[in-house]
Amino acid sequence: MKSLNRPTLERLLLYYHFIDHHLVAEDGSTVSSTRIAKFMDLDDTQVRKDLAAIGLRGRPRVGFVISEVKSRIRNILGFEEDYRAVVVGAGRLGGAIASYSEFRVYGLDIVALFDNHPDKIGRTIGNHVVQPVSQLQTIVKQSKVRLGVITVPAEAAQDVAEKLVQSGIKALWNFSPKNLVVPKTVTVRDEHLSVGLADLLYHLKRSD
Amino acid sequence: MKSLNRPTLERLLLYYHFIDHHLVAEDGSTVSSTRIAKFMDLDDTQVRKDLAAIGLRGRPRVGFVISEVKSRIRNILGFEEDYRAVVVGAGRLGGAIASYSEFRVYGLDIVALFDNHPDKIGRTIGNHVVQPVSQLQTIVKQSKVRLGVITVPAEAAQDVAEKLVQSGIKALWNFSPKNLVVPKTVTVRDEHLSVGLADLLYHLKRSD
DNA sequence: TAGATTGTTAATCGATTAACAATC
DNA sequence: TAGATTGTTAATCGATTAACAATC
Repeated sequence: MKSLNRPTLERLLLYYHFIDHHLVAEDGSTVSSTRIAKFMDLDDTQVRKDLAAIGLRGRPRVGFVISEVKSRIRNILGFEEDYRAVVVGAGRLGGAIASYSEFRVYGLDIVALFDNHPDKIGRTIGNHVVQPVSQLQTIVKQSKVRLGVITVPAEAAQDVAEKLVQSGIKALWNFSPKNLVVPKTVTVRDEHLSVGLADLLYHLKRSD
Repeated sequence: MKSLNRPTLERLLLYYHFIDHHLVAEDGSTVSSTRIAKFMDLDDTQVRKDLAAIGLRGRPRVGFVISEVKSRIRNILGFEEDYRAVVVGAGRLGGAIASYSEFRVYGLDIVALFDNHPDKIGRTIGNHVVQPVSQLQTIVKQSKVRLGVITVPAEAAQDVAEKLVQSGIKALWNFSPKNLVVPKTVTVRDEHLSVGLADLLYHLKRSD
């Protein structure tokens, strides 16, 4: 199976959400590619191609077994593994992410929340006691943390990224509006909210 | 000028960020498409095409005037207009967005923050006093609010969306993991953090 | 001038859609 | 059986890249 590009990955997740929210997976019940496609406003061939790409086979006149589709997508996207993560930056956004229980569904296990501000250290947010950044490296190594979530202000982001990389972290989820410089072996996902906002404003400007 | 698709829009914003963070716009100084492309890891023709698409002309041997590029992108993306917005849902995420001053740069003016929980109403978050959702329609109409940001839990999202649409709002920025059903005249941008997370986990799973 | 960089046309590439025989 | 739905091949479409003459 060749590696999936981002659009395919995105679509797979959206299929999963559709199935999870709108369909019942019991008793070998099925769903057709046409139905998924219609809900998603996609071509049905697209859906079949995506499902074929992750090794799923449907049956003519019947469609795809819902439970198989669900578990295969979970498996491909890696939801069944356990991913330990730390959140650095205990502001509102960091707090929101650290206490967002929905992410558990995807296998995310946030083991610690860090900040450097004396007012924040020791406070409890969600289930986490905020710890000083000086503890970061120890905890990351100890708990074999693989993912670092960066929710500090832009000016602190690069420094935090370097600390995380030095501790052996392999992936960064970056919420700061800053381009991080890291070794090629580290995967970075930039979550620039401004992209979404710009998109919205562009359409708004033209919709009047 | 034909309307720009999302990738073009995204790239324009990233060019803007690059220029804004790394270059000086004074004295008619210039930047070449090659330089932008290199930083972005793109083809230089791509950059020239994007800039041409928004009416910018460069000069051979010289490049593009930085200040022109900046102001033209701001103009195209609509950053120079004023977009009044309300945030519904005063949890950690809603609070983060309502108090995130960076968005002002894009022309976003958050005029009110709503919640329905008695504990939250009346509290101050950022510069906003949390108001009850019952006030929503009045304030939206009064202040000619055009954008609604939804940061309530999934089960409340559709209801909030409907209230916003009824008040005359034209665009929704949806942070809840819920598919909103709204009239076609309303632009919806879904900010599903799970897409970013899934992408990251997919790569993490395969990087060991 | 020489050469860096543009703007544009043509070629390539990949992703999406259409067509349709196979199947249950 | 008839017909809905699949899987796959071929056609289309659009976006990206290459090539290169024009230009300052």
